[in-house]
Amino acid sequence: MYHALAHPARRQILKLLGSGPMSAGDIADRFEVSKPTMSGHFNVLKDAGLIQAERDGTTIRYRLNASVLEEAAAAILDLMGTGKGVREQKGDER
Amino acid sequence: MYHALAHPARRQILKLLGSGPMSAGDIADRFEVSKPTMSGHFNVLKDAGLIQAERDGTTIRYRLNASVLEEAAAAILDLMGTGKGVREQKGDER
DNA sequence: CCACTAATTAGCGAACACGCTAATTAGTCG
DNA sequence: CGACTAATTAGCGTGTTCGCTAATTAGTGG
Repeated sequence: MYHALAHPARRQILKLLGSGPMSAGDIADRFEVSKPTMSGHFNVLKDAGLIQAERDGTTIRYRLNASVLEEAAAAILDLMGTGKGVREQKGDER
Repeated sequence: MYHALAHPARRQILKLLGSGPMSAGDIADRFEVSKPTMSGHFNVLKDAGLIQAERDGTTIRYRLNASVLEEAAAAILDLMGTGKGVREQKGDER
């Protein structure tokens, strides 16, 4: 999943989907790369569980999976907490 | 920087450094891979700004850069719309 | 059924990531 | 200085990523 976030285009896709679901074509139109390339990015994000697809007629709509992104952020925060004080709780005050 | 987090060994290094600074050798001893390989991981983390090195005699001590990790987590949260006050993801009440 | 659009899969080349061993730099101490 | 330890850089093989074009699947409508 970290790998999925490691590409600027994929992060941009997630950001677009943050405003709401969007079709594959509409997303692809906002990027310079070809559609097959974008489709590959969609697959990476889908495999990582960051987005989900739903078919609507001929188009496919992608939707953001916010909970997985939350987990990612929590995991990163967890990297710095272990050891100094055992901070396993979710309610982290910083 | 996302790339730096995309390797398990590197995340493990960050976790170790979360308990406090540690020498390159001591860190390397906890992994199965060779020391040059570990040195490569250190470089990736250093280039990403996630750790900093300080020489102490013949050994080199690495220290975690917690602020950069915080930025990373914040950036991920920002991908879902946290940055602007867009809620709608979980029925968040103002 | 055939044409058309939306999106994906297939296949390919260039570039990069990751691990190794061997050689090199940096510093300590007899 | 010379030997020793700590750590890095150099060089190489292998596998993966990323982009492309071409071909294929899925669905709509004449």
